[in-house]
Amino acid sequence: MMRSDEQVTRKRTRGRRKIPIEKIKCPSARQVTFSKRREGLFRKASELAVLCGAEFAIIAISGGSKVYSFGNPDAGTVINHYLNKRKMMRDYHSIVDEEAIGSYVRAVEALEGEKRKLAAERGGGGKGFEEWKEEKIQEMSLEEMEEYLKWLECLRTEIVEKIGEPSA
Amino acid sequence: MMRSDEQVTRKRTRGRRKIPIEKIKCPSARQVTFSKRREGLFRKASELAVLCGAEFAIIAISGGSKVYSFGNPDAGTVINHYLNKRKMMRDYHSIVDEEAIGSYVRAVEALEGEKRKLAAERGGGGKGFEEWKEEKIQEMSLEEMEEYLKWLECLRTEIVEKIGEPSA
DNA sequence: CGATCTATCTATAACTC
DNA sequence: TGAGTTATAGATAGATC
Repeated sequence: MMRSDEQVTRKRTRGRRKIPIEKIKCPSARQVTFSKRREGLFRKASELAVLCGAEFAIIAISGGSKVYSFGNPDAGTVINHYLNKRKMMRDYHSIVDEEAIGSYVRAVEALEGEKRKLAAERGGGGKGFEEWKEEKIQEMSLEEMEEYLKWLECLRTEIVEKIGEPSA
Repeated sequence: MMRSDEQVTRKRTRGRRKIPIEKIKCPSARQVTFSKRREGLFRKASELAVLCGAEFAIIAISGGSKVYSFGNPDAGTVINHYLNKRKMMRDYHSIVDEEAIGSYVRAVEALEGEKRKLAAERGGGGKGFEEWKEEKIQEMSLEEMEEYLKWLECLRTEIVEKIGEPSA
C-alpha cells in the first residue's frame, strides 16, 4: 500500500517497463523472469483448461537444463495422445484427403503386413509386450511403478472404451 | 479507431469483463475463448523461450479432441528431453514405436502407387472394414492392440471430419 | 466462422525490504 | 533471496461488422 506522504510527492516505482523480446543478459534477472513468467504461463494454461474443458501439457526446460512440466489432467497422458496422433497421422494425410474408406483399409492391411515382418525380423520370435513388461517391473522403483500403473490403467480404459473387454 | 461523433456520447464496448474460471457454457463463446487464449498462451511461451534461452513444448487438446502444439525449438525435441527423464515411457516408446514408423512409411508409399486402381476396382468398399477389423483384433497382442486402437480412433476422427458420419 | 476494436482486467518489470 | 508493492505494458471479453 502506498504511504500517504509519498502519494503526491513521488512514485514508489516506475511500474512495469517495456522490455525487448531478446535474451536477458543478466543471469539473475533472467532467472527471476523465468520463474515469474513460467508461473504465469502455467496458471494461464490451467485457466484455459477449465474454461474450455481442454487438456494441456507444458514442458519447460530452463537454460540450466532443469525440466518443469505442467499437465491437465497430467503431462504424460496428454503427451501420449499427442505422440500417437502425430506418429499415426503423419503418413496418411494425403490419403484421407483424397479418398475414403477403401484406401485406408488397404493402407492398414499393407501396414500390418510390414509391421509383422519387421517384428519377426527383429524380435527373434516373440518377446512380446508382456515379457518386456515383466522385465521392466523388476527394475522399477516404487515411484516409477506407481506412475507406470497409472499409465497402464489409462491405456486399458481407452482400449475397453473402444472395443470392450477382451473376449479371450 | 473511435469515431468522433461517438467519442463523447457513448462507449463502443464495455471493455474486458471479469469472468469466473469455470467451464464456459455457451459452445461458441467457449470456442472463441479457446482460440484467443491459446494464441496468447503460445505467444507467451514463445517470448519466454527467447527471453530466458529456454525450451518449451505445449500440447493442447480441445474439447473436440483436436490437437494443437507449440514448440521451441520444436515440440518433438522438447518432449523427447522430457521423456528421457521418464524411464518407463522411454522404454515403451523404443520398443513400440521406433520400428513401426518405418513400416508405416513404406506401407503407405507402396499403397500410393496402387490406391487409385484399387479404389476404382472396389468402388464402394468391398469386404468391409468392420469385418476385417474383427479378424485383426483376434490375433493381436496387447501391445499391438493398444497401438491399433489409438491409431484407429485418430483415423476415425479425421475421416468423420472429412466425410461425415457413416450413413449405415 | 474470423478479423477488429476498446475499455477494462491481468501480468509483470522494477523496486523495496 | 524471496516475498510484497506499484505503475505500466499487455491480454482479452464483449461488441461490431
